[in-house]
Amino acid sequence: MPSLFEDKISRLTEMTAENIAFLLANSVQKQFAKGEIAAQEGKSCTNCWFIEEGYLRATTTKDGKEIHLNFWFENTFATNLKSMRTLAISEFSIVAGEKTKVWEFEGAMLLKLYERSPQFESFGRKLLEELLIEQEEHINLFKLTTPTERYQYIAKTKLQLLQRISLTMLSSYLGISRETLSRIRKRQQ
Amino acid sequence: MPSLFEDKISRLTEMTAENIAFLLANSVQKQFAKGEIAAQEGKSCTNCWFIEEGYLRATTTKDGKEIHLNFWFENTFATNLKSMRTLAISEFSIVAGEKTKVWEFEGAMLLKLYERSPQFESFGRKLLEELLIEQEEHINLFKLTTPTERYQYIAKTKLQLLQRISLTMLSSYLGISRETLSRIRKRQQ
DNA sequence: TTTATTTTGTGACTTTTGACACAGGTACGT
DNA sequence: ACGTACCTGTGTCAAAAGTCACAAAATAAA
Repeated sequence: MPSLFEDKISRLTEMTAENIAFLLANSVQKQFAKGEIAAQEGKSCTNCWFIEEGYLRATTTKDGKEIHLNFWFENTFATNLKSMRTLAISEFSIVAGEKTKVWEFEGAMLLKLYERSPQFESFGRKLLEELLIEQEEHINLFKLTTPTERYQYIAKTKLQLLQRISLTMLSSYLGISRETLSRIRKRQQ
Repeated sequence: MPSLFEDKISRLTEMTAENIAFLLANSVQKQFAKGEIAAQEGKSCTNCWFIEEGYLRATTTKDGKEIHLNFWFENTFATNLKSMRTLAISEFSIVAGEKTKVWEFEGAMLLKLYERSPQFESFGRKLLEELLIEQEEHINLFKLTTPTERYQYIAKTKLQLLQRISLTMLSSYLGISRETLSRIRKRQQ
């Protein structure tokens, strides 16, 4: 039975079986317990993870409060692109939100793959395109919508966030206080 | 004298003179007058622009107010990635903010280039990496900072925005009302 | 330069959100 | 099942931001 990982790669771009096998051979399967830290704020983060099961969250602290910058669920790639590409220290930690099964690989390994075959370059490019399009949609939320509309958008298009993320974590991701999100949610019913 | 365009490409990735010439040959130099519309909201936008001089702004309307989603200055690439890659109709217009000189090329042409040489794939990938890292920084502003801190961050790291963008346009880009930004700016002096 | 247009500053007021505190609920490990 | 820790709902109040209106200033156009 092929993993989600293989499936994702094949869907994203054409890649020879040999290249896929090579990528798998250079990745390791890992499992994080709920709350386990995959990458620590303040250290450089050179790994990428493909998530087979569970989810990872990107989190940091501002004025004593925990803020969430991102969530990655099944069938997506989690990474700190800035840290990986510039070796800058990471401004957030990456933590498992549930028991989480991943394929882990090194950013440096990815760079080698890029040199090995144009198919990998193409894979990387398409992946980045997907991520950027999604990020742009997310960022427009903050410019175009009120907190209430932001909640409604999430409820309509990102149900997973409502179903699997605590209200407290979600509120910081939407740039709202926990109490305000709680009241918004109540009004919607 | 080489254009900024050639220079940008060379800095981003290794590319043969032949490939650069090919890219240039498939681009056209254009000039937009201030206020001229490069791409219209509601239509699909399949072009990319490299900006030699001036700037482009991404703008739309919400509740009768003009909101700015992005600004692109000299030496950067402007595009509506979502529209270009999925042929979706654009949710914003792209307008020249000053007299603006660009190199214009088709997204479809870019896809052909990707097939022509892995150097172009690599170029596209690196460009996307840059854009995504910058977007992530921008988006974190909305989760981690107050309007005042947002203004301070822009003042410190994106001086161009203060110097070349009107307060009205900037305020919508930062998700603040014009009046509030005016008051924040006054307090800083 | 003069006029017209656009942009910005500011006061008064309203609305929204945040902060704090605490009670009730839920989930988790032992 | 039990206790513990964490999460959520809610009341009260304070702070921040939004809205409206209009004057002043800056830009652009004639």
